Amino acid sequence: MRKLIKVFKALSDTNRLRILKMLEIRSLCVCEITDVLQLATSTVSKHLSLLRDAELILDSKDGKWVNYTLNLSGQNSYVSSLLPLIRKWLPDNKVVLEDARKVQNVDRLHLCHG
Amino acid sequence: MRKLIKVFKALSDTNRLRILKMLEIRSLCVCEITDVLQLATSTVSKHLSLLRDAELILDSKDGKWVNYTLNLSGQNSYVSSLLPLIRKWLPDNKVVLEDARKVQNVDRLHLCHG
DNA sequence: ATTATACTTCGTCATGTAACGAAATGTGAG
DNA sequence: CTCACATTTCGTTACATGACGAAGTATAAT
Repeated sequence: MRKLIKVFKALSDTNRLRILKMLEIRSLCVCEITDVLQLATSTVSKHLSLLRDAELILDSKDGKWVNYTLNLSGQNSYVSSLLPLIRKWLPDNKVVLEDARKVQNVDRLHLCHG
Repeated sequence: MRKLIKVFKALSDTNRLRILKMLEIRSLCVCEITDVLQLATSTVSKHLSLLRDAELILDSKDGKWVNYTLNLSGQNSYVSSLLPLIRKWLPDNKVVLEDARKVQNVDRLHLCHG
């Protein structure tokens, strides 16, 4: 039960849902997500670690960056069932659409070094 | 987005999940649920109003009792997708199984008047 | 009407959560 | 090695949540 509740808790936050919807487009590093959400880096990092704990996302190091992706591995059956639903949901949400637009234009090199 | 988060928040609690799993068996009144969960009546009532707000359950008066049932009406698409998943989940969970056993033996007349 | 029962609402307390900035960690570049 | 940058962890603060008992509301029984 704990494992399931951990997943639902992770999904119970606007910013974390926004992150998941962004990751539907492509994998992103922390600074890119931070730029879109306009939150403190530490706050975004916390959200990501919560999503990772729930096994909704996976992380992988890429030089000094950490890439986050949706966990489509099938390791967690709750996640395997829920991510496809979430992908279908909120297609017309203004915030989600605007985030998607920003994700298209975000470039970690310009972002973080600029 | 708010509506979806309200559903996920409602699902993010052990006692509320237990209530949903109990309601998969049959509709129940507050005193029956209270007896199974062993919580204060006011606490159970609060959980139920949260689940109702999220449209996961429906209530209907029956004399001095209030019956709660799963919302299988299809009014809320999030709920329509999630309730079937939850029904499949936690089939072997000890707490859920024990709750189910109690639900079989609970009788509101003996319970509340006794 | 009065009492009892089922439930809800209110006030309170303890705990959990989201936010931030500062400090710590890890990695690549010079 | 030292510096810059990306990210995480820590400490703090404000607010949300879950628990309870007491008080309030509604309905049935007497």
